Amino acid sequence: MSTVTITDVAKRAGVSVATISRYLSGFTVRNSEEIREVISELNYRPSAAARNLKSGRTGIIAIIVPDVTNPFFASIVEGAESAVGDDRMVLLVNTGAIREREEKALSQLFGRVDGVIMVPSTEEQVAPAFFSQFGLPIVFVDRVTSDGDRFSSVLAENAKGAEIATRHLIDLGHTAIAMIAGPLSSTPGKKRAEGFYSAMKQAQLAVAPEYFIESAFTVAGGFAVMKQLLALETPPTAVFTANNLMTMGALHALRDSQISIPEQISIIGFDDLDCADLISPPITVISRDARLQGSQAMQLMLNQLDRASAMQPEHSMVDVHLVKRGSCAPPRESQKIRSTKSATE
Amino acid sequence: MSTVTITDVAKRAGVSVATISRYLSGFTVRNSEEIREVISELNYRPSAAARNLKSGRTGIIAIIVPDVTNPFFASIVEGAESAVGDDRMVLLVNTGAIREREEKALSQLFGRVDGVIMVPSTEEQVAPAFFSQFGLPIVFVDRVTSDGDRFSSVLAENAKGAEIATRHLIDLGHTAIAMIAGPLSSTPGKKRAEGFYSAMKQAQLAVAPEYFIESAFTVAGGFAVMKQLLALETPPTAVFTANNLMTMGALHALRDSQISIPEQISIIGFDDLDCADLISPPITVISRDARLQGSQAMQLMLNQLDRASAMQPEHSMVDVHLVKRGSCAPPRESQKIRSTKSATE
DNA sequence: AGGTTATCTGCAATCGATATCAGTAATGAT
DNA sequence: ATCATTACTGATATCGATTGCAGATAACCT
Repeated sequence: MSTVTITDVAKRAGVSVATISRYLSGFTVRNSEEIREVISELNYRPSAAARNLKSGRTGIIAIIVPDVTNPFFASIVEGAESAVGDDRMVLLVNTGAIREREEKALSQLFGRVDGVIMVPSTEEQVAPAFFSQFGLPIVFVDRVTSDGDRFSSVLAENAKGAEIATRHLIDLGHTAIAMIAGPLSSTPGKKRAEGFYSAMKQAQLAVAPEYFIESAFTVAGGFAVMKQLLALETPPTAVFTANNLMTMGALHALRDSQISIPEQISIIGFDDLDCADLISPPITVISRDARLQGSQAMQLMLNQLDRASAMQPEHSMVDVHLVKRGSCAPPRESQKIRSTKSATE
Repeated sequence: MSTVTITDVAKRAGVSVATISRYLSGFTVRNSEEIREVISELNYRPSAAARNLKSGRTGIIAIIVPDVTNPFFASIVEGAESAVGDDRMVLLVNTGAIREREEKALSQLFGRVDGVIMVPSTEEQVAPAFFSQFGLPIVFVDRVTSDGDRFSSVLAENAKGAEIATRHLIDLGHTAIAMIAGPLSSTPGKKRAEGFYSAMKQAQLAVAPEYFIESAFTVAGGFAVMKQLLALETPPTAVFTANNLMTMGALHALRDSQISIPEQISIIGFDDLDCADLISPPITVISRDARLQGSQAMQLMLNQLDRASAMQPEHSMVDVHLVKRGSCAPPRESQKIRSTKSATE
């Protein structure tokens, strides 16, 4: 039984509980040697609950993500974990991108944690008022809510990344470029779409409505949209996918339809795939350091916790860069899918 | 300010704290309507710390994994998360497979959580005595410690899986089969090696010492060992890799050395890769349901928590199965790597 | 009406550790 | 020897919610 309390230790050591408490807090006490022995003898461990109650702090920081099995979110978690320090711990909540679980988590978390690092599913997910009343420090990662300015955040250069990706395709000579976009209700979904349109506009290229399709940030979403694009009368010669899962889905669709990359279609994705260079051809992507994003978020959190309580929110950005591999090539007449199709028909 | 206590609510509602407490616990109280209003008006939330102190329960279950960015562990976490229920939460601790962090986590966890689900890095990692004294329910996943029988566990059919994999290669006609093994100090590392040897013995095939190489369960480990195998005078015609990360590493090595699969070498891995069928050729693997493993672990934990305190440990196994894809083929004379090598020399 | 339940209420002790405060012993200064 | 200072120590209130106990009110029965 591990119901040993500080009182038991005090009794056994023949001193008062106050002395034991002081010993535990690092003060010099007279018979510290004996106390140490009694503690290990009884296998005493201070009750975290009691400490929490007195101090008002729990030493736990929560991180809320939509889906840990997405390598990208796993990296954020890992990054946050790595920066948390010695005297705090990380509590993970996986919401499955379900709104009600997100809200429930938040309310259950209150009082159990000192702060919350959150990767919201969508911008409207949780009522903004909720956050204002929350009373605990919050740091947003990768996405913000509507009144996001009032809280610290660590975002990625989403628009810039999408621009770079799109320009890369344009520079190769593509004009029939499609985007498999993520939900425009989420920060990265919106920003990446903006970057895409911006690059197209700069190149004075029009975006046909059927070349911009919004879907969920999932493998299934990417698969469905790519199938849809391939079914068009004139499919695009190049596709930009809005996140890693969608890229996977799109690749599955291409394999399924036996379209060869990059001969028949070029593809570039946002966010790296951990197997990107094992695929034939290796997939060209826009990459960024998700782990860094996580650790920066934790750093911002620790700043808020350790510095003065009333602090200006800080905003941080992580950079993105193009990783050229083998999935993008210039378009050629012979690679137009339509001609291929009519040839086989 | 969210320092609203039950006393504040009581004062404002004109009743005693006991009444508020009873209202919160679902008892019928006279003016429940007014209390409800006061609570939402003051935005009162009961202090978790105080509740923990009284009840001795925290409503938090910890899960300790070596590395969340490994999709396999991420799935376990996700599975556990999905089974935790409405009135408990999951606290994640990522140890990076570092022994001291593992022990520290365990001791810090005491008092903050009601139970621990653990995926130990190695069998010797944490002193067995430590667990016995721990005083909290523990469920081991995928690995056990030396005196593991005393605690509940959810293992996979490791030996069986390895046997199936090896037999698959043997059935195709391979005799020069190598294993890229994981640490024999870990349960899966050991069991999978046993399965490999068992299948080879049944087929009356000898295992040359240079065809069985132990390494870390990492991409780098798989890469290094595969390189080592390729450098042999007579490289194997087929290789069995002990986990997903090693498979990735081995594939990198093969690509790097421009060895074609399965023409020059067959490869089969333990644990699926999420991109296994995007790689050319798709990789044949032994697969199992990691998510299920996680949810079963949680179920065992909940059993221990909700049923009588003194309970027999339960042991559960998840099955494995062969997923045939394209990375294994019969050996042919022309595919011996040695001949290829000498031909190019 | 008087007595008996049934139902609700408030008081106060409690969970385990911390921190304030006053008190004691030892040391030093004069 | 007296007083001031230092260095610990113990008793106790406290954090915020829960709960056993006794008291109060209302409802019910004969």
